[in-house]
Amino acid sequence: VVSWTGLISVCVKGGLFGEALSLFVQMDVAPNIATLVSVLVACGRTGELNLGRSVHGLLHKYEGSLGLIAGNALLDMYVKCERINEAKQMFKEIFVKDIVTWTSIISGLVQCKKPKEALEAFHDMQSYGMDPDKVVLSSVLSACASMGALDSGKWIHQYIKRKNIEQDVHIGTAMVDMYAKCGCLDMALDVFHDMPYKNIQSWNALMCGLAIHGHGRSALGYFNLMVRTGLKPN
RNA sequence: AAUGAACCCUAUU
Repeated sequence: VVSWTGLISVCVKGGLFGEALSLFVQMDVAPNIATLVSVLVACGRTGELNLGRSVHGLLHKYEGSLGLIAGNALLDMYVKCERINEAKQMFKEIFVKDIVTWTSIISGLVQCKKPKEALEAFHDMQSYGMDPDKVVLSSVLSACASMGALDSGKWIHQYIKRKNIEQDVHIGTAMVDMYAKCGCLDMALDVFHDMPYKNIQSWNALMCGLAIHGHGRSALGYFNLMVRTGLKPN
Protein backbone atom coordinates (compact mmCIF):
# COMPACT_ATOMS: atom_id res chain seq x y z
CA VAL A 1 0.00 0.00 0.00
CA VAL A 2 2.97 2.32 0.60
CA SER A 3 4.21 1.70 -2.96
CA TRP A 4 0.82 2.46 -4.46
CA THR A 5 0.38 5.53 -2.29
CA GLY A 6 3.87 6.77 -3.11
CA LEU A 7 3.21 6.43 -6.83
CA ILE A 8 -0.17 8.12 -6.58
CA SER A 9 1.19 10.99 -4.54
CA VAL A 10 4.09 11.55 -6.96
CA CYS A 11 1.54 11.80 -9.79
CA VAL A 12 -0.54 14.28 -7.83
CA LYS A 13 2.49 16.41 -6.99
CA GLY A 14 3.45 16.43 -10.65
CA GLY A 15 -0.04 17.46 -11.74
CA LEU A 16 -0.84 14.09 -13.32
CA PHE A 17 -4.24 13.85 -11.69
CA GLY A 18 -5.83 11.54 -14.24
CA GLU A 19 -2.93 9.09 -13.91
CA ALA A 20 -3.26 9.23 -10.13
CA LEU A 21 -6.95 8.32 -10.34
CA SER A 22 -6.37 5.49 -12.81
CA LEU A 23 -3.67 4.06 -10.52
CA PHE A 24 -6.12 4.25 -7.64
CA VAL A 25 -8.76 2.19 -9.41
CA GLN A 26 -6.09 -0.36 -10.39
CA MET A 27 -4.93 -0.91 -6.81
CA ASP A 28 -4.83 -4.58 -5.77
CA VAL A 29 -4.48 -3.84 -2.06
CA ALA A 30 -6.73 -1.86 0.24
CA PRO A 31 -5.92 1.86 0.31
CA ASN A 32 -5.24 3.52 3.63
CA ILE A 33 -5.92 7.04 4.81
CA ALA A 34 -2.75 8.45 3.24
CA THR A 35 -3.79 6.96 -0.11
CA LEU A 36 -7.26 8.40 0.13
CA VAL A 37 -5.95 11.86 1.01
CA SER A 38 -3.85 11.95 -2.17
CA VAL A 39 -6.80 10.64 -4.18
CA LEU A 40 -8.97 13.44 -2.79
CA VAL A 41 -6.48 16.03 -4.06
CA ALA A 42 -6.71 14.47 -7.52
CA CYS A 43 -10.54 14.41 -7.31
CA GLY A 44 -10.57 18.10 -6.44
CA ARG A 45 -8.30 19.11 -9.27
CA THR A 46 -10.22 17.09 -11.85
CA GLY A 47 -13.69 17.90 -10.51
CA GLU A 48 -14.39 14.20 -9.90
CA LEU A 49 -17.08 14.89 -7.33
CA ASN A 50 -18.61 11.42 -7.43
CA LEU A 51 -15.34 9.65 -6.79
CA GLY A 52 -14.63 12.21 -4.08
CA ARG A 53 -17.91 11.34 -2.41
CA SER A 54 -17.09 7.62 -2.55
CA VAL A 55 -13.76 8.33 -0.90
CA HIS A 56 -15.66 10.30 1.74
CA GLY A 57 -17.71 7.18 2.44
CA LEU A 58 -14.60 4.98 2.56
CA LEU A 59 -12.93 7.31 5.04
CA HIS A 60 -15.86 6.99 7.40
CA LYS A 61 -15.38 3.22 7.35
CA TYR A 62 -11.72 3.60 8.30
CA GLU A 63 -12.28 5.92 11.22
CA GLY A 64 -15.57 6.86 12.81
CA SER A 65 -14.47 10.42 13.33
CA LEU A 66 -12.28 11.93 10.67
CA GLY A 67 -8.76 13.04 11.47
CA LEU A 68 -7.70 16.58 10.76
CA ILE A 69 -5.76 15.90 7.57
CA ALA A 70 -8.47 13.68 6.08
CA GLY A 71 -11.10 16.24 7.08
CA ASN A 72 -9.09 19.05 5.52
CA ALA A 73 -8.55 17.04 2.34
CA LEU A 74 -12.32 16.39 2.07
CA LEU A 75 -13.08 20.04 2.71
CA ASP A 76 -10.61 21.06 -0.01
CA MET A 77 -12.10 18.52 -2.43
CA TYR A 78 -15.62 19.94 -1.96
CA VAL A 79 -14.28 23.48 -2.34
CA LYS A 80 -12.47 22.63 -5.58
CA CYS A 81 -15.62 20.88 -6.89
CA GLU A 82 -17.48 24.10 -6.05
CA ARG A 83 -19.81 22.44 -3.56
CA ILE A 84 -19.80 25.21 -1.01
CA ASN A 85 -22.65 23.77 1.06
CA GLU A 86 -20.95 20.42 1.43
CA ALA A 87 -17.73 22.27 2.16
CA LYS A 88 -19.47 24.23 4.91
CA GLN A 89 -20.82 20.98 6.34
CA MET A 90 -17.32 19.46 6.38
CA PHE A 91 -16.00 22.60 8.01
CA LYS A 92 -18.52 22.13 10.83
CA GLU A 93 -17.59 18.49 11.24
CA ILE A 94 -13.91 19.27 11.77
CA PHE A 95 -13.94 19.98 15.48
CA VAL A 96 -10.30 20.88 15.99
CA LYS A 97 -9.53 23.22 13.11
CA ASP A 98 -6.10 24.36 12.04
CA ILE A 99 -4.97 27.14 9.71
CA VAL A 100 -5.42 24.85 6.69
CA THR A 101 -9.07 24.24 7.62
CA TRP A 102 -9.74 27.96 7.85
CA THR A 103 -7.81 28.74 4.65
CA SER A 104 -9.79 26.14 2.71
CA ILE A 105 -13.20 27.44 3.74
CA ILE A 106 -12.16 31.07 3.23
CA SER A 107 -10.83 30.40 -0.26
CA GLY A 108 -13.97 28.38 -1.02
CA LEU A 109 -16.15 31.32 -0.04
CA VAL A 110 -14.07 33.63 -2.20
CA GLN A 111 -14.37 31.26 -5.18
CA CYS A 112 -18.13 30.98 -4.71
CA LYS A 113 -18.42 34.75 -4.84
CA LYS A 114 -19.15 35.18 -1.17
CA PRO A 115 -16.32 37.55 -0.27
CA LYS A 116 -18.30 39.07 2.60
CA GLU A 117 -18.69 35.67 4.25
CA ALA A 118 -15.01 35.02 3.57
CA LEU A 119 -14.05 38.16 5.49
CA GLU A 120 -16.41 37.16 8.31
CA ALA A 121 -14.81 33.74 8.48
CA PHE A 122 -11.41 35.43 8.62
CA HIS A 123 -12.55 37.47 11.60
CA ASP A 124 -13.95 34.35 13.26
CA MET A 125 -10.61 32.66 12.71
CA GLN A 126 -8.80 35.47 14.48
CA SER A 127 -11.30 35.45 17.34
CA TYR A 128 -10.33 31.81 17.91
CA GLY A 129 -6.76 32.98 18.37
CA MET A 130 -5.49 31.57 15.09
CA ASP A 131 -2.57 33.59 13.69
CA PRO A 132 -2.97 34.33 9.98
CA ASP A 133 -0.14 33.23 7.71
CA LYS A 134 0.71 34.34 4.19
CA VAL A 135 -1.43 31.67 2.57
CA VAL A 136 -4.66 32.63 4.28
CA LEU A 137 -3.83 36.31 3.81
CA SER A 138 -3.57 35.79 0.04
CA SER A 139 -7.12 34.41 0.02
CA VAL A 140 -8.39 37.21 2.22
CA LEU A 141 -6.79 39.75 -0.13
CA SER A 142 -8.74 38.14 -2.98
CA ALA A 143 -11.92 38.58 -0.97
CA CYS A 144 -11.07 42.25 -0.48
CA ALA A 145 -10.29 42.63 -4.18
CA SER A 146 -13.57 41.14 -5.32
CA MET A 147 -15.69 43.26 -3.02
CA GLY A 148 -13.64 46.44 -3.28
CA ALA A 149 -12.89 46.39 0.44
CA LEU A 150 -9.95 48.78 0.35
CA ASP A 151 -9.88 49.41 4.12
CA SER A 152 -9.64 45.70 4.95
CA GLY A 153 -7.06 45.28 2.20
CA LYS A 154 -4.94 48.09 3.63
CA TRP A 155 -5.25 46.57 7.09
CA ILE A 156 -3.85 43.30 5.75
CA HIS A 157 -1.03 45.13 4.00
CA GLN A 158 -0.10 46.79 7.30
CA TYR A 159 -0.47 43.49 9.16
CA ILE A 160 1.99 41.84 6.78
CA LYS A 161 4.50 44.63 7.36
CA ARG A 162 3.97 44.71 11.11
CA LYS A 163 4.30 40.97 11.62
CA ASN A 164 7.15 40.67 9.14
CA ILE A 165 5.26 38.05 7.21
CA GLU A 166 7.42 36.72 4.41
CA GLN A 167 6.46 38.38 1.16
CA ASP A 168 6.61 36.23 -1.90
CA VAL A 169 5.32 36.44 -5.43
CA HIS A 170 1.89 35.07 -4.46
CA ILE A 171 1.14 37.53 -1.69
CA GLY A 172 2.69 40.36 -3.70
CA THR A 173 0.44 39.56 -6.65
CA ALA A 174 -2.61 39.27 -4.40
CA MET A 175 -1.77 42.70 -3.02
CA VAL A 176 -1.33 44.24 -6.50
CA ASP A 177 -4.66 42.65 -7.51
CA MET A 178 -6.41 43.99 -4.41
CA TYR A 179 -5.15 47.58 -4.84
CA ALA A 180 -5.77 47.50 -8.57
CA LYS A 181 -9.35 46.19 -8.31
CA CYS A 182 -10.06 48.70 -5.54
CA GLY A 183 -8.97 51.47 -7.92
CA CYS A 184 -5.91 52.35 -5.87
CA LEU A 185 -3.54 52.26 -8.81
CA ASP A 186 -0.70 54.21 -7.17
CA MET A 187 -0.49 51.64 -4.39
CA ALA A 188 -0.78 48.79 -6.88
CA LEU A 189 2.20 50.22 -8.77
CA ASP A 190 4.20 50.77 -5.58
CA VAL A 191 3.72 47.18 -4.48
CA PHE A 192 4.42 45.91 -7.98
CA HIS A 193 7.69 47.81 -8.27
CA ASP A 194 8.78 46.61 -4.82
CA MET A 195 8.31 42.96 -5.76
CA PRO A 196 11.72 41.34 -6.27
CA TYR A 197 10.25 38.50 -8.32
CA LYS A 198 7.29 38.98 -10.61
CA ASN A 199 5.63 36.26 -12.61
CA ILE A 200 3.18 36.51 -15.46
CA GLN A 201 0.27 36.66 -13.03
CA SER A 202 1.77 39.66 -11.26
CA TRP A 203 2.00 41.53 -14.54
CA ASN A 204 -1.50 40.42 -15.43
CA ALA A 205 -3.00 41.66 -12.17
CA LEU A 206 -1.42 45.07 -12.78
CA MET A 207 -2.44 45.30 -16.44
CA CYS A 208 -6.05 44.24 -15.70
CA GLY A 209 -6.26 46.89 -13.00
CA LEU A 210 -4.92 49.60 -15.27
CA ALA A 211 -7.19 48.53 -18.13
CA ILE A 212 -10.34 48.35 -15.98
CA HIS A 213 -9.75 51.81 -14.60
CA GLY A 214 -9.29 53.56 -17.91
CA HIS A 215 -5.52 53.43 -18.27
CA GLY A 216 -5.38 51.23 -21.35
CA ARG A 217 -2.28 52.94 -22.78
CA SER A 218 -0.44 52.49 -19.55
CA ALA A 219 -1.47 48.81 -19.49
CA LEU A 220 -0.04 48.43 -23.00
CA GLY A 221 3.15 50.12 -21.86
CA TYR A 222 3.52 47.56 -19.09
CA PHE A 223 2.76 44.80 -21.56
CA ASN A 224 5.71 45.95 -23.68
CA LEU A 225 7.90 46.11 -20.61
CA MET A 226 6.84 42.60 -19.66
CA VAL A 227 7.69 41.20 -23.07
CA ARG A 228 11.06 43.00 -22.98
CA THR A 229 11.90 41.32 -19.67
CA GLY A 230 11.56 38.04 -21.54
CA LEU A 231 8.25 36.83 -20.13
CA LYS A 232 6.02 35.13 -22.68
CA PRO A 233 2.36 36.22 -22.72
CA ASN A 234 -0.09 33.39 -22.32
C1' A B 1 3.77 7.58 1.02
C1' A B 2 -0.69 12.16 3.09
C1' U B 3 -4.12 18.25 3.53
C1' G B 4 -4.58 24.95 2.26
C1' A B 5 -2.11 29.88 -1.79
C1' A B 6 -1.62 33.59 -7.76
C1' C B 7 -4.08 34.07 -12.89
C1' C B 8 -8.26 32.11 -15.55
C1' C B 9 -13.06 30.24 -14.34
C1' U B 10 -15.55 35.24 -11.80
C1' A B 11 -13.29 40.91 -16.68
C1' U B 12 -15.58 42.57 -21.38
C1' U B 13 -19.59 41.81 -24.78
